[in-house]
Order: sequence, then structure tokens, then C-alpha cells
Amino acid sequence: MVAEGTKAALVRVGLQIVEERGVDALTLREIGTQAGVSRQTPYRHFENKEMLLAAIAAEGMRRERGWMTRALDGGVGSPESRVHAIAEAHVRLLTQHRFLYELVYGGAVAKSATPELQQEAIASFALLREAVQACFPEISDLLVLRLRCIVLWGAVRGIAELEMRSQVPGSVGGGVKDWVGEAVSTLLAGWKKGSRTPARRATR
Amino acid sequence: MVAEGTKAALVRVGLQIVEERGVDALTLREIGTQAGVSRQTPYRHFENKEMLLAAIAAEGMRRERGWMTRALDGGVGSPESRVHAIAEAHVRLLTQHRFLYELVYGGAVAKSATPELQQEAIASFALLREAVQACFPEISDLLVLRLRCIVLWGAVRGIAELEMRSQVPGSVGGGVKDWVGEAVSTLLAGWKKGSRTPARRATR
DNA sequence: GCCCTCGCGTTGACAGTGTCAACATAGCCG
DNA sequence: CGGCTATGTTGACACTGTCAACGCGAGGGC
Repeated sequence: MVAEGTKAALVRVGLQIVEERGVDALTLREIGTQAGVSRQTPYRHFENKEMLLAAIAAEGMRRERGWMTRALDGGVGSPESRVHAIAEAHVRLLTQHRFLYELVYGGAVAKSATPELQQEAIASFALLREAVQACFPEISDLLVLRLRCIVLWGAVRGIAELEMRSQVPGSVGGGVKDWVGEAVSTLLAGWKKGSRTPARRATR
Repeated sequence: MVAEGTKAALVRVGLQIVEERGVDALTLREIGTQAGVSRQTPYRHFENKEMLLAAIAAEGMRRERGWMTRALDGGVGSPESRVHAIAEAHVRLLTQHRFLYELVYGGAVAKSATPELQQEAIASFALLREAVQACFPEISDLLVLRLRCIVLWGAVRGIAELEMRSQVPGSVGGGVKDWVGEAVSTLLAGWKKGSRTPARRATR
């Protein structure tokens, strides 16, 4: 293989540290020295620590999206199962690369930190939007579709987050994957029933 | 009022700093000096920084739960509207005290850090469980109820989280409150339809 | 050939942080 | 009184992200 650029090496080392010991254990100094350069060198390639974190996070999102597209490729399966596949790819990042998930979806780095990261987030969301759209071909109102995407994505993210922080009191039986699957099924089925946009409910 | 204890003063000052400038701006040293004592004094009352954060977070959760019980008191309203009220109390903490919400539900402090905090989390979850149970009186299987609580709570948390991190791409129209309301309505309605626990779906 | 710039890398230094250790003081109990 | 405990204070340390200044080699215009 061709000699690896310093910038790529920095990202690679950072990714490795995050995966092994979590985002809190990540230090610019260690990234530098472990990449064979000196402590200040990262600043020649990244404006500050957050930008380096953003580069690592983007790598994580690329991985997740790779799983999504791979599960979706071929175009087989019902539209609903495709939404499930997307949710499962997300859960997979959580269960198989917990520390990386924490970096990507925890609060350490803003999604808007870097154009690269922002693009990645938009691309993932687009995948979900297409899949959801396929589930409700009769709906043309983009705002309704958008709403459903947000609700779906929020539910998936939230349940994953509960697991990530081990915040489910007295956790027992079943796992994130089942919970997420249940949420997606129920939401899709609920929308299927009355395929008209639901009447505005009096909230108070 | 009676003279405030030092410990209470530390928590109060810390809470104020968080609400004004966010959890990242919080420093043990500043808490100390601003409370009229010296930089190391917090260590006489809290084992370390996380424990102090946990005390502040517990105060935030108490506030949130206060809104929940207040909205629920009197026992009026349909069971569904009571679940909505709980979700709205959660969203209220987010919209009205964003920084405090970040401390409580962001990753800065583990829910298990302190018995006090743990109790608080369990108490909130119990409120939700009662409200959900009232929605499905015909269901006696506690695991099913538990699953629905997790899914509901996850959806609410997730949508709130999306807003917190401003991660909704190209945000436009509608707000967190509407999205959460939509999610809760759809989930409850979806479960109402087939009140039997849904058949196990082939996920792959 | 010479100088100048520029990309990349290095060391020095600094302010700020959480935390440990040692010391001081005041109140209570025998 | 003497000692113990709770509380508070200052000194010091390791570690962090980041700014400044310096070195150095490659290339380009004269």
C-alpha cells in the first residue's frame, strides 16, 4: 500500500483510541505521539480538537451508512422491512461499536461542526426518507412524510440512547433490537390504519 | 429564612451556573468561590465533581417530576391525555431549561451515580408506567406493559434529543412538542387497535 | 545560484482543571 | 482539659487544549 498521509494516520489512531477506551480517553497529545509525530502536529491538520473528533465521527457515520445501503441494496423486501433494516443498522453501530456510537451521537461533537459530517448526517436521513416514502406511496404531503421520519428517527435514537446510558431501570429481558423493532412496527402500523393525516388533537 | 447550609449553597450556585452558561462552563473552583467558600471546599461535601453534578441533576429531575405530578393531580382526563401530559412535562424541561436538560439527560452524569438520582429516575418512570397501565387495563402481562413504556419513553427522549442537539436536518415548521405529541398518539393508537401483543415478526 | 514563501513538524510556555496532601480551626464529648 | 470530628484553607501536581516561536526542506521567480 502507498504511504499513509499524516492526516489519515491521525484519524486512524484517534478512531482506534475511541473504540478501545472511549471518547473521554482521547487526547490530542496521545493521538500525535501514537501516530509517530509530535504533540502539536494535529493542529497542522485540524483547527482544534473538535474538528478532529468530527473527522472521526464522520468515519463512524460512514460505517453506519455503509451497513444501511448494504442491507438495502438489491431493493428486495417490503417497504416496511426496509425501514426496519435502517433502524437495525443504527442499532448495530450501538451494540457493536458502543464507544464510537457515543462519539457520533453523544454530545461531544456537533453535527454542524464540519461540512463533511453534516453531509453524512443528511445522507443518512435521506435513506430513511426514501424508505418511509415507499411505505406511504399515497401520501404526497412532504411535511407529513417529514414528520413521520422525525418521529421514527427520534424513537430509534431514543431507545438506543436509553440503552447506551443504561438508563432503563431494572433492565431485564429483551434487548434494544427488539424494542426498536417494536417501536418501528407500531408506528408504521399505526400510520397505515388511518392513512389520512391524523386530526389535530386538543392537547390541553 | 434560616441560614443556608454550605452544601445546599454549593448545589444552588452550581444549578445557577448550569442554567446560565451550560454544563461545560461549570467549574468546581467557581462553584466554591461563588458560594463564598474556597476552591477545595466542595470536596468536603461531595466525593468528586460527578457527585456534585449528580446532585444538581437530581434537582432538575425533581423539577420535571413536579410538573408531571401537578399535571396529573386531580386524576382528570383520559388515560391517553395523562400520558401526553407526562411527555409534555418532559418537553417542558427541554424547552424552558435547555442547559439543565442537557445536564440531566446528556451524558455528563450517569443515572446510577447517586442513590438519590437513581431514585428520582425510578420515580419518574413509575409515573409513566401507571399512566400507560391505565391506557391498557386489559393487559396484565407486565413485560408487555414494560415494553410499551420503554418504547414510549424512548420515542419521547429521542425526539427531544434531536431537538436538543439541533440535529433535525433543515428544521422547519412544527416543534418538538408537536412531534412528541404525534409520536405518543400514534403509538398509543397503534397499540389500541390490536390490543393483543403483536406476533413476532421475522426480522431478517 | 539566491532568496522567499509555504507546508509541515517541533519544542517552549501558559492558563485552566480536577484532585491529593497537609494544615488550621471550631465545636462537641469524655 | 484533651482528643476527635467536621469543616475550611492553601500548596502542589499532573494533565489538558492551545498560542508562539522556531526549524527545515521543497519549489518558484529572478
